[in-house]
Amino acid sequence: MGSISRPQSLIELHTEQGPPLALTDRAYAVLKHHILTCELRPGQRLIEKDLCAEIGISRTPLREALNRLGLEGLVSLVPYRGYEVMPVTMQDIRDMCELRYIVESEAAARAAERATPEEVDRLTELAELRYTPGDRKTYENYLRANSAFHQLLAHCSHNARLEATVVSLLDHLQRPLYLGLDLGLDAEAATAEHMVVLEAVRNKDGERAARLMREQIVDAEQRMMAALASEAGTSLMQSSNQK
Amino acid sequence: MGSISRPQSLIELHTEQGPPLALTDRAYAVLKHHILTCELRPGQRLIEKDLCAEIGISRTPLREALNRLGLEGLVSLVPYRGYEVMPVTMQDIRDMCELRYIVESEAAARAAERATPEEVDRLTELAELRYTPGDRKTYENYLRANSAFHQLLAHCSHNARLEATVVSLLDHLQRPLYLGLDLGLDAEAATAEHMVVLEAVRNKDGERAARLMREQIVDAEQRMMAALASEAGTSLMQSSNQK
DNA sequence: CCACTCTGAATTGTATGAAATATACCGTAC
DNA sequence: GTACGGTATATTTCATACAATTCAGAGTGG
Repeated sequence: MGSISRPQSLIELHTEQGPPLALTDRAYAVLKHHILTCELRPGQRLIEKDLCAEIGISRTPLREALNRLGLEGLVSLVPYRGYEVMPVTMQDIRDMCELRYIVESEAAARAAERATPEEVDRLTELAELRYTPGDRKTYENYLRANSAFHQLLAHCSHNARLEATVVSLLDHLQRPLYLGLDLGLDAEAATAEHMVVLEAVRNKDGERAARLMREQIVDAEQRMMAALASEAGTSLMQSSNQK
Repeated sequence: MGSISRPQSLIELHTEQGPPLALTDRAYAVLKHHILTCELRPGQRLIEKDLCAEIGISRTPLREALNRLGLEGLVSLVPYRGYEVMPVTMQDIRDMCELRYIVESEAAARAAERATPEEVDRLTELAELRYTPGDRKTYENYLRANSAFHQLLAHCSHNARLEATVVSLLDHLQRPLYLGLDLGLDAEAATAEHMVVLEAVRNKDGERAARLMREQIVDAEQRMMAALASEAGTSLMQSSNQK
């Protein structure tokens, strides 16, 4: 089965081994990963020639990848002027959090009603998070594991569109988290939050799963906004244009 | 302000006059319009060379447009095998309706809380629909006008992400409607539905706007599913591969 | 009669060069 | 000193040539 062109989540991008057969796909995967992890910083100008050299491909497949990313809202693309990594604005983060509040809680409710026993088992495996404060490596593992849990939960809604919406949101929301932004992360608390939602799913209590999810997302949003507010002024949100 | 690369709704595609400066944008607009209106039928194979001749451009910008459409889920793209207009499946329609139920009702609630007086005026202008049964031309006008109202309502949520999600859904849901599918359309009933939602928005009653929206969407979904069920077997959903 | 391989045509994937456009810089006039 | 205009450069955009892959069908052997 050939690899179809669809958005790939950060999780998938990281799991994936062999180079996809089409160079466009590889360029898309590499760039998306770099953008979501802020290795390519928000606001950074992107030059075709440089990226080609870096990835080791020619301009045609690179441009096709950039077009996909443009449609996805990860790079801004102005004809005849060039590309830049889409800046992260406060307003956009607020919008994403509000949308997440709406769709992820409803996804949790559907998941509670529709998840198969196998899916519940898999959720249980992913629920536990570990994190050693101060260690960058485990921090990134934490972020990935947390996303993986929420993605699988969305998948359990058995609604592909709903899942895609949630996955896209989670991906985009990774960027502020990778910006050095240390909100007081607590692996045990996060694990506990996963556990109570999971319990509601096990009991097929959609109402409760949705309510818990809403509480947790409001919580997460407030922590993020607080951290951002304290960082305001420091040019985290939008780098100037250094290479 | 240069035209940025972002998804364009069917409404915009139709309103737009002058050819966009970038050929990629033009190809994207033309193809998307043809796909959403089912002038390019679901399942139809797409050949680069033919499309180039038809649009009058070369393969490079065309391929960039096809990549965007692939990411958007409007064409399926398998490396070295080609493109085809994404088929419309029952499951996908169900998923989209469910997601619409979730996001559009919440968008209506936010719109009730946040719409400006000017926006309410504009909504009022768009609320009324006209439709002469049996006339294809007015049928398509009806579809566009109805989408325009729902899009503006989503816009009034003042949440760009939420709006984008709704717009994308409305666009994708145009396809089954253009497939000849005549659900018992009633312009007066639809106008009445718009009016009651609009009244809730005027009164800033978010709860009520959301509830009305949910009722109307469930209604619309049932009408659509019924019409589809009666058409089942006739190859509406997925054309064979005639040009 | 079936299965298999090989060959050719059709189609997509990739690279590269030429044209179009925007931006920055410098000089000049006021 | 400032504003304006022109030129040079950098960058994107587009078209085309070439390479890689798939698919269909003929031919061959079992």
